[in-house]
Amino acid sequence: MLSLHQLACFLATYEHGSLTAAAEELGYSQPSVSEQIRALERRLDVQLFRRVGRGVVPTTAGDTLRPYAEKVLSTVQETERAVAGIRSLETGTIRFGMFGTARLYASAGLVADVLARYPGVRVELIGQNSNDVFDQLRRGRLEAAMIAVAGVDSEGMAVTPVARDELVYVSADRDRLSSPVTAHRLARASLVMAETTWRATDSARTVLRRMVHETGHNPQTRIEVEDVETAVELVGLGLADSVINKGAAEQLLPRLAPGAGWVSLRPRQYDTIAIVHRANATLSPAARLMIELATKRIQAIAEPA
Amino acid sequence: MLSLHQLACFLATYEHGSLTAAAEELGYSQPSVSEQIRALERRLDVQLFRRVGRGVVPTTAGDTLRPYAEKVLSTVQETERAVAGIRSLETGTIRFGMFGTARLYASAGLVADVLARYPGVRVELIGQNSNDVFDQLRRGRLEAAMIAVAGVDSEGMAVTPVARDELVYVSADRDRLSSPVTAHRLARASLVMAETTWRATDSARTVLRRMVHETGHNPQTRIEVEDVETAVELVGLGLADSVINKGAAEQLLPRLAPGAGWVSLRPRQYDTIAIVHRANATLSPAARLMIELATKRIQAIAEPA
DNA sequence: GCGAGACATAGGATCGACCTATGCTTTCCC
DNA sequence: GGGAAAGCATAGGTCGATCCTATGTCTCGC
Repeated sequence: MLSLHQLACFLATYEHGSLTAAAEELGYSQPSVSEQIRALERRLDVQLFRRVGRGVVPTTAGDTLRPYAEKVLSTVQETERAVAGIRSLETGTIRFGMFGTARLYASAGLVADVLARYPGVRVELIGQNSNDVFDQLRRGRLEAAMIAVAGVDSEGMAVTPVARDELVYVSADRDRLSSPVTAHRLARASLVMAETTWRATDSARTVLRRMVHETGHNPQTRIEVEDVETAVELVGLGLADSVINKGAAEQLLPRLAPGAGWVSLRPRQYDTIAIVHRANATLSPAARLMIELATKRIQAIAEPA
Repeated sequence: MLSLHQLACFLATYEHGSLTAAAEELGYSQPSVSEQIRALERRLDVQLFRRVGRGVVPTTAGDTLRPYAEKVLSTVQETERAVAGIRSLETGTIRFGMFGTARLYASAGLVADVLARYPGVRVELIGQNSNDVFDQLRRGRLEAAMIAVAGVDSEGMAVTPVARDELVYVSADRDRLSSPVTAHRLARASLVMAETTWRATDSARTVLRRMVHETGHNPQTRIEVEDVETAVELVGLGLADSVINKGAAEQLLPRLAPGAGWVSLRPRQYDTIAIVHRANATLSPAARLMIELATKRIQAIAEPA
């Protein structure tokens, strides 16, 4: 393989017209540079310099090589600069997983925070659905994420709780909101549940199942939808009630279900919002930055864990 | 110094998402590739891959590096192709020295010959003045040249005669052309001499001096000009006579001095046209090509040496 | 012709690249 | 869950490339 060192020696020699001067510039001995040039000539199977009494003179091949060698070396420098930039977060892409209420609460503001600090970066918030986030975390494609979880043991994942988010009962029927909803009432309710809080995080699901089990019933939902927005709309239409995160209720009810309201459960139930990443992984500066900013954002809205 | 090998290992690993697969593709062992990647990471002070259970996954830094690494390697390939091209004379520049009558006789046709055989090359025929050609030869900037010379010993230069070119007396006065010009008549003539044949090659000068010396006179010229064309024009105007190469006379007289003619000297005198290059130098294919073609051209016009 | 300058060569020391063998972690499958 | 398989990391050793100093050889200038 052709080496960059050889090209550097070649260029120095070309510019000085002398092996000795090139060696001095590069901080090597004259025979070393001589050897590199010869190796390059052997590698390219062409003579680059004519050895003329005092000094060396480039051949036509040398003249031809020069601009290419310069381009290669400048591209290498460009490469190093680009990577140095990413190291200091001046450029490149930061990817962060964010799913569930966390996304609902903090996504836009979080991106704004990052861009305010590092105007050059590109930000990707991954979170189309929870399977996606977990899968990418597991495969290592995603370094860290902030999601709502049930417990703290997630098969090889390190889970760091940062906030808790109350689960509330939402309904278009004001009568049902007059007092906190107990497990008994929950078991008899006609519910629409969104994947967001139901399947995905396992958090709300576990919480609800526990509550309902205590009444001797099995948890059942009347309707299941993908996103919490749809669920809220259905609640607004009076087709069912639902259990969603309090933050989501505050955000979405006025907009999507103006007639509906919410009330706490009894006893109060909480989702856990946590930072998740592979256990025994050292996080990159970008990931640490995102964790710091996302935590701040979330705790400004939800109660700390 | 960052190495191309490291970049190649990086790219193979990136594409396969696996060190083992990359090693297989590159024909190395897995630990070797692993070491190269680690060296690259250390060199750039950034982590390029996350080691995740089965295989490796590029980090943001890895994603950033990839297009740059590709560019570097493709530039290197481009470099190698360019140099390979010059080696087989498909491209690049061929420089060849050519001065005096050789230039006058053969330049355009010689360029045509080269281009017919290698349409991609660029041709430079160096020969503004003789000092230039000799200087560039001596300094090694020019590999070889075809010029008119006096002898065969030119301080470190290898001289290979290829043809001889008669020197003739040119005049606008038909009376002076009725018989060959002897040394006596030459000594008494009013001459215009061009640098081309006078100072430069030392050939015509030596020849003439020898002839004139035999008469007891010193060689003297009435007019000295830079180029042979001007000398011929002056002859055409009847201001002086001249001694130039026969080939030049045949080419230039009809065009520049329609009324003038030429006659041989007595005894006939000859310039030597020769290939000149540094002694003990191995010539490049390009130079050998030029020598071959130029020799053919010259010998088609002048008598072989 | 002789000394200075510059490239080539020779020989030895050092460093890096590569390999094989093996250990450790993760994943997959029963 | 446990064992096999896959994949990366580590260890130790060999070999070649790189680099140095010392010296030879050629060219140039006085």
